[in-house]
Amino acid sequence: MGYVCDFCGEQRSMVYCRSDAASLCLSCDRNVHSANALSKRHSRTLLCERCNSQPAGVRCAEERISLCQNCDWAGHGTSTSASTHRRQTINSYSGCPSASELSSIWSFVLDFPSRGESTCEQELGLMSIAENSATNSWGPTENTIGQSASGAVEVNDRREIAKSGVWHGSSSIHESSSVPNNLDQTTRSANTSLPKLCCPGTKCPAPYEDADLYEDFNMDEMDLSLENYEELFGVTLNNSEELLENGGIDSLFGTRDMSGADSNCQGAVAAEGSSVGLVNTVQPASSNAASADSTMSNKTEPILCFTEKQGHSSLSFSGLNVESSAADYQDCGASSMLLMGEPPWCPPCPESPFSSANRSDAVMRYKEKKKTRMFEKKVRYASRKARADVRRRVKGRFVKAGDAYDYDPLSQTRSF
DNA sequence: AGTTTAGTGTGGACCACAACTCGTT
DNA sequence: GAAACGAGTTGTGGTCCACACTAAA
Repeated sequence: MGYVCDFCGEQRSMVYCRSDAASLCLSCDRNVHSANALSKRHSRTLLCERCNSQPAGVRCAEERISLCQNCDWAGHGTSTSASTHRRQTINSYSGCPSASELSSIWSFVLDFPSRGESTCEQELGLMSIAENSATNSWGPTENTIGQSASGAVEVNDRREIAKSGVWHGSSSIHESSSVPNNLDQTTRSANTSLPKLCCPGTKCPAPYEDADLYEDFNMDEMDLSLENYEELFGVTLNNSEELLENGGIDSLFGTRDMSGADSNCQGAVAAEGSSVGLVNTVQPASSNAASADSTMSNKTEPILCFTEKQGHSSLSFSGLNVESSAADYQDCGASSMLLMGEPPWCPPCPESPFSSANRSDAVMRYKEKKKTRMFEKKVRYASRKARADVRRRVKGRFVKAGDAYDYDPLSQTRSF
C-alpha cells in the first residue's frame, strides 16, 4: 500500500496529498495539482519512506529517510541510540513547483537512497524551470527572478542555489546547525544593492548584512515573526493575532487566493528587505476570497507584504505605501508555493529579546495553533466531492436520479 | 442632518445519496 | 476477537434567499 502512485498506479509514489488522501508520484502530483485553482492549493509533503502511507513530517539525517510521526516515534522514540539522530522538519508545499524548486525545498530529494532511480526522479530532472517560470501558475516567477543588474539574481543563480541544496530561503527543511552557506556570495552581492530588512522591534545590527543571517531563513520564522508581532514590530498583539486569525501568513504570502482589486497588498512600508532566496519564495499571491477578506479586514493594520517591481524587491510591513497592485497578483495562480518550515525571519541576534528557547516555544505555539485552525474549507472525502461534482441539480439542489434537472455538471445541459 | 431607497456582499439552508460510523449479532 | 450486518449520520456543491451594510437620492 502506498508504494505506487494512487493516480497512475505505475510510478512509485513520492508525495502525499492530504486533501486527496493520495500518494502520488511527482509527475502525477504535478498533473493533478495543476488542474485547477483549488487543487493547486492542496498541501503536499513527502511520503513516509517507512510505512509508505503517511505524510512524512521529519527527515532523519543519519538514516537519510523521511518519516511520518508514527514511524519517527517508533524509530527514534524508543531506541536510545536512534533518539539522538539529527532530524529535520519536513513541511508541505502547494502549487506546482518545478523540479528545481522542489529540489530546493527538499535538498535531499534527489539522493533518496531507495528512490533515486525512479522514473519520477528522472522526470523531475527533466522538468525545466523555464517551462515553469513561463507557464505554470506558481506565482509570478517571471517577476521574481531575473532581476535587474542591481537585483543581481538570475535564473541561473537560482538554479545553482537550488542545486546546492542550501537555499534556506525557500527550503522547508530546517537545518539550522552548520550547513555551509553557499548562498553567501550571492546574497552578499545582492544585498549590497538591495534594501536591508530591518525588524523595528528588535535591535538586529545591520540586519541581513551578514549572509550568515540567511542561514536559517525560511517561512516558519516568518510565521513566528508574526506570532510575535508585538515584540518584533512594536504593534499591538491584537493586530497580529487578528491577522493570524484571518488567515495570517497564508494569505499574506499567497498560499491562498486573493481575488479582485481588493487583494492588493494594501501598502507596505516599515521594513523593506530582500533576499535572494526569499525573492523566490515569498510570493505575493493570488486570488482567494478568504484571503482577500483577511487582507481587507486588516488593511489598516500591519501587513507584511512582498512586492516586486521592475527588478526591485521589497518585503514590507504595515499598511501605507502601496507598491503593488491587484494586477500583480492576478497572474499568480491560485496558489503560490507554500513553504512551511522554521522561519528565520528575524534571526536571533545577541540583543534580541528572542532567546532561542522562546523562539522555539513560539514556533511550537504557532504550529499548534495553526494545526487546530481551519483556514479554509477542506474536502475531507474526495469521493464525495467527486460525486457532488457530477450530480444533477435543480436550482442548486441535488435531485433524485432520473428526476428532471436544470443543471448537469457533466453536460451543462438541462432536461427541461 | 435624518430618512428612504437601491445596490452589494455574506452566510446559511436546501437537496440526494454514497460513504462513513457505530452498535449489535 | 473477528466478521457481518443494519441503522443512523455525515459531507459534498450550486443556487436561493434573508439579512446586514453602504452609498446615493
